This record gives sequence, C-alpha cells and structure tokens, in this order.
Amino acid sequence: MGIKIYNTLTRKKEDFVTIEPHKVRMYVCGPTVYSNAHIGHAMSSLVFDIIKRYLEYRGYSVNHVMNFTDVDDKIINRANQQGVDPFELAEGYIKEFRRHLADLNILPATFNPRATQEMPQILEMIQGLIDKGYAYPKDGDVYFRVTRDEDYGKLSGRKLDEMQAGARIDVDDRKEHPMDFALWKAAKPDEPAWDTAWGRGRPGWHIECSAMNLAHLGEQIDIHGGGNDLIFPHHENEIAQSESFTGKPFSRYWVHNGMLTLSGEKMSKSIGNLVSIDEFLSKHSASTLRLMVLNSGYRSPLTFNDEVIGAAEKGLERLRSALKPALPGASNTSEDVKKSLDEQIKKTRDAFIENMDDDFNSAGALGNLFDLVRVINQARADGASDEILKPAQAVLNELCGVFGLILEKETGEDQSAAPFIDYLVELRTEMRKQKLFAFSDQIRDRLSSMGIVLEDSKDGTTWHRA
RNA sequence: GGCGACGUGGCCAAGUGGCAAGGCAAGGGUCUGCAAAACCCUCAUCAGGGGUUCAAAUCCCCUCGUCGCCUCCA
Repeated sequence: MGIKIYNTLTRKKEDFVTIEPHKVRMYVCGPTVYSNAHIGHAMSSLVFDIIKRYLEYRGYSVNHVMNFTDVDDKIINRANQQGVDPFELAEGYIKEFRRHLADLNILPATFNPRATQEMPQILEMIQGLIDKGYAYPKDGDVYFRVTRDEDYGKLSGRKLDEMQAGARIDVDDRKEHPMDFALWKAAKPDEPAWDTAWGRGRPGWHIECSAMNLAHLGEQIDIHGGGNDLIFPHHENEIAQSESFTGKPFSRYWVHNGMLTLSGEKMSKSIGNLVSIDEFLSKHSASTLRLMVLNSGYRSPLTFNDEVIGAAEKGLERLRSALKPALPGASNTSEDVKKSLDEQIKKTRDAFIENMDDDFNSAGALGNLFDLVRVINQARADGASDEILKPAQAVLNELCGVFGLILEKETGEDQSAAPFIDYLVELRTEMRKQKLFAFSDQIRDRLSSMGIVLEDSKDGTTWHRA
C-alpha cells in the first residue's frame, strides 16, 4: 500500500508514483504580491506544507518550488495609486509573506523564484512557442494560440466552443480566437518593461510559472498545486504552454485545495470578507489555524467562524493534555497499562499512515491522534508513571510534528517567575491543610488572572500557563 | 447559460457497498473543601423521493438546497 493522490486532471485518486524514486518535484503557485495576505492564502500554504511534511515523513525528499508573482497589472495599479515604485511594493509584500510563513510554522520552500528574476527563461519559452506556431505576436503583445493546442481545456473540463457561449470573454479584435491568452503584454510608458524582439513589455501571468518549472524542476514534475480557483484559467494555460513547448506531459498530479469560506462565501478580495494573517495571529495561535485546516479535507471548503476557531483551540488543548506529566506520586507500572499503551501506539501509527496515504486524509488521521490522547489520559488517570507514559507521548509528538502542530507552549517564555510561583503554590498547599480556603482561593484567583492555572489533585498541585 | 463540487447529530467533520471515526457544545456521574483538569456514561441512520443489491450514508435516476469556476484570485 502506498500513497494515493486525487488528481484534478483525471478526477480520480491515483497511486502516487514519482518520476525519480524517493524524490518529489513539487511546484505550488504562490501569491501575487500586491496587498496583505489573508488567511485563505495561509490555508493554501498550510495544505501544501502538510503534504510536504507527510511526504518527507514517508521517506521522500521534496524539491518544493513556490513562486512570487512580482510584476503584474494589479501591482502596477496599486503602486501608481500609492505613488511608489512597483518593485519596491512587491518587495515589501514578499518580505511580509515570508514572515507569515515563518509565523505559521510553514517550512520554507526549496526555492522561491520571482517573475522579474526569470526573464531569460520566460523570453526563451515565448520565442520557442512562437517558433513552433503555438503563439503569435500582435501589436507588441504575444498571444497563445489555443486552437493549435488540441487538448486545450483538459484540466478544467472545458471545451473551446462551450466557453464562447459563456459570453464573459473580453472581445479583442487583435486575438485570433477569443480564448487566446497573453504570454507577453506591451507596456505603457512608465510601466516596468523589458526589451524584446516583439517589443517592450512584461510577461503575462501564466508564462512565468511554466518557465520557472522548466528552469527549476525540469520538463516534467510530480505535483503541481494551488487553490482550486487557479484551475481555470491559470493552470489550464500553464499546461497548454508547457506541453506545447516541451511536447511532454507536464505534471503527473494536479492537486488543488478548497477555498476558505466565511459565512458560506469564499474569502476573497473582491467580496471584501477578509481576515488578514496578522489579524488572526494577533488573537490565535498558528497551530489553531493549522488544526482547523487539518480537521477537514483539503479539497473541501474550509468553514471559518468563531465557533470553529473555538473548537480548534479546545482541540489543541486536548492534544496538549496528553503530554502532561504523570500525576504526583504515580507509580503504576503494571503490565496491563503498559500493554494498552503499546497497542494504542501501534494502532495509532498504522491508522495515521493509512489515512494520510489516502489522499492526505488529515481529518481521519487527526481522529487517530485523539484516540491516542484518550488512552494516554486514561493511563495517567490510572496512575501510570512518567516512564510508562513517555513512549506514547513521544509518538503523539512525532505525529503532531508531521502535521506541523506545535504542542509545546511557544518558546521564549520567561521562566524566571517559576520559583516564585512554586513558592506560592507551596504556601497555598499549607493554607489548604489548615482549611484557610478563602486565602488559598485568593491565591489561585490571582494567579489565574496572571495566566497561571492551578490544578489540584489528591496527591498535590501542579500549575501551567494558560 | 456552460462546467464542477457538495448536502452526515446543536456546530465542525471523517467514512463512499456490510452493524455511522474524532473534535467542540450539551446533560449525567467519579474525583475535589470548592474550582479546574482528567476519567466514565448519554446524545445521528446520513437533504427528500424512487431504483439496483442478500446488504447503501456509500452505486444509478429525479427533486430541492448550498457553494466554486467560467473576469483578478490561494
């Protein structure tokens, strides 16, 4: 049994077989950097981060390329509005996006190419497509000739004649066919531009990805990913360009994540229902968002609302509850407890892999983790010692790590208060012995308001940060 | 209008032919001076209708509903 991946191209789950054994070439479409990223972007990056981590867990080495589109109409428009240089604008948002990825505990890609730094490859590809008759220059633009590409539309399941009925296609007399799309756009004065044989201009949106794939991953790749809103026209056009240029099948597996939805609608700039990444992270942890993503299928829409956020936060706490140490004075090292933990460890790992192998069914795999949590907590409640609990807790940590979840409290916490808290707890224990409950409760309340939670048990008191 | 996806308990969500995972919420209980945590117990027949099958949430058909793409979009 190996990994199966749902392939948008065939609309089926297929066995995952890479071009080179144990190596994955993965390209994921990154953002156009012209404004603040929102949590929909975060979701997409999280999905492919989880996929990458899992592939690595399963022994693959993943060459992961994600681009930044740093020259485009929207960037130019935004820069003009703000009276700033388009390249500087883009640069700023690239830095910001990189910071977001780090904040979200998303592993950096192997390489992040940018359109503006890939011009030679882009120009070479356009020229090649012209030479082969797949493209034609017209008034400084260069268009891709869709009618020349026999299987144009195969990814999105569209046919050229059907699309014309849609009537939402811009009429442009310069194009031979309404669906022809720009590989190169002539620049207006004052716009960023590069000099070429067919005129001064800039690349169209789709060509950069084709060129970057070719330059950094090769003619054929294993996984091409992105949001499902990119299927048409972006990925359709990428396939058309790349396969027309190389004459070979482009990507083996096309993987698309569903959209994040707010009150039933896709989060998008045009609707304006945005929650920025910074805004979210100012109130919740990165792992909270990650748990939300994990808890549903990556291809399905992700419901985003306060109730779901709250459930994810509580779910995280539950995962963390299993990592707590044994009860004070616990000494149960019986074979029964040990055996039930050992069995659950094996069961959990097997089921986790089985679920994740099945098109990255993280929601199912997460359920397996919660099963392990229950058994660990049962053992602890039965008085199991740390020594007995430790192996199961290690497996929980290991598998949460595959998900990219951070269970330990964020690092960098000031530990200098610990001895004082310990002393207060000690004092309070003495008060409770003397039944001075008013005082002992006061200590607990005050500590609680400072974010320190006390938990009493019959064998002693422990504390942790909320 | 075209293409596609989806509709599972109060909420989120797995499961896609053989007695419906998991999380959150809710109720009851154990423990506790109280609280918190943890543990135990309870809580759905899968939008509606028809069909195929020994057997369907799971396959087929129809109806209703929701969403996405077809224009920039993760």
